[in-house]
Amino acid sequence: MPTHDIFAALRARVIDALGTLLPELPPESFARVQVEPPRDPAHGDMATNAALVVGKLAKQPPPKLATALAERLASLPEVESAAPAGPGFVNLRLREDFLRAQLPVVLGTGEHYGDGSAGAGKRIDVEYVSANPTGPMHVGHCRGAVVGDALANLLAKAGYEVTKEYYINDAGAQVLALAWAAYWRYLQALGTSLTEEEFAQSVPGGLQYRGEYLIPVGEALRERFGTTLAEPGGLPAGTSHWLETVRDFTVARMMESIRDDLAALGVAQDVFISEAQLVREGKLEQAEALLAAKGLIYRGVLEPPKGKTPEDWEPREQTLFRATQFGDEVDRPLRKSDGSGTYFANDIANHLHKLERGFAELVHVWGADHGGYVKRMQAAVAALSDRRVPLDVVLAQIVHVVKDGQPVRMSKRAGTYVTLRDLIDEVGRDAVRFTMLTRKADAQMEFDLNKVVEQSRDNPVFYVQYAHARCRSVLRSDNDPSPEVLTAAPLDQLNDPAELALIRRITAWPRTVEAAALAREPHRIAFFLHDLASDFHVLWNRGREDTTLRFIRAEEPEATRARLALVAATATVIRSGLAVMGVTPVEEMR
RNA sequence: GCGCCCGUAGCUCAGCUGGAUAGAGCACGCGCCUUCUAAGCGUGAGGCCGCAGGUUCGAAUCCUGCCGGGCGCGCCA
Repeated sequence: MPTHDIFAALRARVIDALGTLLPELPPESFARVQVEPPRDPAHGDMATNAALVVGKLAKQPPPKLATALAERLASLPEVESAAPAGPGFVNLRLREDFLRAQLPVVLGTGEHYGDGSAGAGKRIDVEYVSANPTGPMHVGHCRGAVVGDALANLLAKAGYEVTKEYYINDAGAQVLALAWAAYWRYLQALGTSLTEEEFAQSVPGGLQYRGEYLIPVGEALRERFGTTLAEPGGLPAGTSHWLETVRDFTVARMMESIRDDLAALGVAQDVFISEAQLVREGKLEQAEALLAAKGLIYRGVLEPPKGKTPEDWEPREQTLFRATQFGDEVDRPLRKSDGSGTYFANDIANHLHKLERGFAELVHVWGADHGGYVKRMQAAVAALSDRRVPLDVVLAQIVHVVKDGQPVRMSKRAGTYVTLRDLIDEVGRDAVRFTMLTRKADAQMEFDLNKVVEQSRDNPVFYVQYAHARCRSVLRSDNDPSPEVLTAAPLDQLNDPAELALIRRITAWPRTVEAAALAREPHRIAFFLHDLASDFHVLWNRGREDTTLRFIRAEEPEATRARLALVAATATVIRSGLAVMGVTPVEEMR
């Protein structure tokens, strides 16, 4: 597929020119050459650092080389003018014809405009959400879900072959505690005479997960199993009679509810991997054996954590992984003192499973509270893959929900617990998704329930949707001309600075997609769309003061067609961007 | 105490993996908005990019050390 990225196209031109000017240099000396928009638009449409980065190799002062390069570039068909500038930049001003000629490309490509090849078809696994199946999803999970989903879409658009994955933590002590809690609700459904406190005393580690969401699970257990899991009178039976059954039943129910919540958010992962199943299949032992064969496992005693030694700390011999050989600070334990695997060990098994499925790159979206865990996981993946497969971790920071200027508490106690479903019901799925992407993932974020539904300029959701709705409104009022008709429009009618600014913004879409994908930063899409919407609104507003700039002018059918082409291209790019974010474009504001 | 993330306009945040004179929105000042496309528009002011060194043609960006905030810190997930 040919690139639609005009920056990449011009970069190729620059490198051609360099090759002619400096035939003695090998092509790889041009690797650091960049062609990008200058900060100051007064410098033109594009600037290249070519003379600066190859000046030393070429043994030429950059300004001199820049002059020679500019001379060559000036004669390109795409280029209006080229001039050396500053310490050795070459500024390029593109021909307006060339810029306008991108509009038919957009119209012909549709929402696939911006698709790129940076991923080169590489298989990449994006794991996100991965909430414990111990309760309904709450807003804390929501950001990771949206960021991960948008990132996966973004990587697909940039040319990766993407798998969206959910890792179910269904093997640890947490799901046993969940089983106990569900069992209590089951006993209640049977009409037990025990009080909650009496029952709690028989629960190892105490009764957790007391939220009401398990009541229906207790009912369902009674419907399914009758009284067979309890002693007469609704009294608890020995764990061998029910624990595994209740655990599996409850986890399945929780996962159903999580999938429903995710669906309401527009998230549907391709694969769900069960930790318990990996353990049953012996993945943990396989991973351990693999690492042992590489000489990366030993029995040893760790130093106590410096400064803040836990009360009960005592030296113990453990099975350790040589994480320090791969950039971690300390070696990490694989097995607890009772010989069972640590969470880390199970996660190594999970990653072995990923590697076995042949992914070239791995990405995780985690909550920021897992930040301390990144290095050891990267070390493990490096060890398992002999450093061939990179693992990128995107950390999603806390979201503070605010309503009417007051923080909405995230306490797990009933009543103040904001579920994902509550949030979606309150402001809508699209607003949730868009807003979650209006900050860099690793920055803390305030989610203002009032602002997100506000119809004003300072609500980016509204601002972008409004631009699309305006585009659609204009196109509808001219009977939705087809791309073919618009492509044939006399585009040289587009020469107002605001029109050209909008065209320039549109042409930056492919490089925005690529840069955002490589940086694993889906929020950049939201910012791009905001800028694009802004350029469009500016043009629209100009038509208020100067009626000759309106899109539809009965007395100027040719100009009208050209402007409709621009409007249609704008709408196309907005849709292309919203698709990455998983947000539905609207036809009109209601 | 150690590690990770963060520190940019009064506020909320961008800054395109090292580029030229650091940007946007809100708030603030000024001017516009009977009518056409106003769930507003235009314009102005606002900065020691936490501090101090270093790397180089060039640093908000990379390195080191401090200061400040968040998160984490053997047998939790």
